[in-house]
Amino acid sequence: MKTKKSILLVEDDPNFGRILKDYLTINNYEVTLAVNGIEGFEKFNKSEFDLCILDIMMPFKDGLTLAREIREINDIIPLIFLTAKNLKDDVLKGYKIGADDYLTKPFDSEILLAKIKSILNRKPNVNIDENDVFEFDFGDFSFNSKLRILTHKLGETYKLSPKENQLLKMLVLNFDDLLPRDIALNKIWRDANYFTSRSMDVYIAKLRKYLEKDFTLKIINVHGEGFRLMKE
Amino acid sequence: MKTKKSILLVEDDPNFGRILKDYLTINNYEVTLAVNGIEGFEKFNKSEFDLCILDIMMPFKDGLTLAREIREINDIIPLIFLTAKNLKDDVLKGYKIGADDYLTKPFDSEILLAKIKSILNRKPNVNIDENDVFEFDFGDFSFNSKLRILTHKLGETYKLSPKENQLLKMLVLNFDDLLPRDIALNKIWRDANYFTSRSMDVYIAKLRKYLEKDFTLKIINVHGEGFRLMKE
DNA sequence: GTAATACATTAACATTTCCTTAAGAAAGTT
DNA sequence: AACTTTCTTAAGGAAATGTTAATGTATTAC
Repeated sequence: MKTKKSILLVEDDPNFGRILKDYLTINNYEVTLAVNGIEGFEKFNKSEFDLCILDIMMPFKDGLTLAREIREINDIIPLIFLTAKNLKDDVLKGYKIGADDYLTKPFDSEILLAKIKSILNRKPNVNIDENDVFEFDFGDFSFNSKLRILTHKLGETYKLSPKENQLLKMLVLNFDDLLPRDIALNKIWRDANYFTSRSMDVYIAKLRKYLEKDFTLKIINVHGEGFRLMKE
Repeated sequence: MKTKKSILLVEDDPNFGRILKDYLTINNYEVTLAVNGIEGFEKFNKSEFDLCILDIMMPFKDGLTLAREIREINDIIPLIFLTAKNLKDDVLKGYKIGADDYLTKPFDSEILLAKIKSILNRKPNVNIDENDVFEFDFGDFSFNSKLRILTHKLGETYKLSPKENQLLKMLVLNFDDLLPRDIALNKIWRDANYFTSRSMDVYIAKLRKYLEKDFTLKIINVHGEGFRLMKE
């Protein structure tokens, strides 16, 4: 469960791309911009999105090809196509791949926004595998990542912040195993750099503080690699 | 093998309506044609459909009004609007009511067909008829969402306003679990933005005031996610 | 036709939660 | 020793929420 819905926008025209990105950002979406199909596919694989907006006409790899690749991996994420001209063929191909909608440029931004809302609202929680599991037991704790609460068997219940929650969830899913820094950073912070890394350290410290109620649990650092949640 | 998908087509132009009906019939849909909003609503109530295609400009009762009435009864059936002109306002209103898509006349029939397929293939509609249930007991309260009354065992009976009522119902249906803000906003307010969100907060405050007669009941906020009605 | 009522939205201000950044210490690596 | 990475606490600001009051608007009562 995330606060903002995230959108992958793949658009080769840098001016138009930026304007559209800004417009969607103002309207409370988290937008990742890619300038061609290749970059689009890389970014798609790097983190998780709720919706993709793909320009069809693009150099190197066009939007339809990209859509096919995305559909091979994920057959539920909604796709919206942008077509420069009213190319009926492209539109029909798009639907065949499994598009949810298309818009012909130039289009009205308010209508795009309405479409996005309509599409995202109709599928409230499609990401089944992720939202299915949210109850974990480890050590003396039980952890509900949906309600964002961490309960100690004897004592208190802690309310976790979104970041604490996501990080703990990833640690628990990799219990006793290494959680690579980059992986966590790209998934939770959507970027891996010096600052996000420092921020992650802060959150590791916070989690350690919660977990210290059970002496046997430890979050150990693997220098240069990541963290590992383990018992004993 | 499943039966044919059925479509309710509401279109006042008899020529166009017949042509479109025939075209869809050829393409293996079962089509019911209504010539205005009033007849459309009657037919909608008479049998079950998988999809509605509504012309907006119609005498007696226009498509938007009809859509609102349909949405009151059934908030999952997909709606497609037909607009004679490119009336942006109508399109936006349509989306606000909960349209799935729109087409501006004249439109390409193949594209309409592609849209219909796209919408119907999306997901099997699980029609949970939660309208059957309207009596709830929780804590020291009994709550009738049909009569919009909330009764405390010992003391008073409160009359709830429509919004209070809907919100409390959603909280109760998700008792002890998270009611995501977005879900509630999109269902009750039909839009999720800053203002509707603030409005929802006001209603949460009102409900808390009612519920405080039972100390053990709480509406907890999950920051950035939503609310949770819980006991103890 | 005007007043009263009910309801919803918006405003205003207080409070809480959250995240990032900074900064200095500690630990690990070469 | 020099350098990099990690640990931890704290401060500051942005965003979300809590709450009450004011405003707007439609319906009902008289």
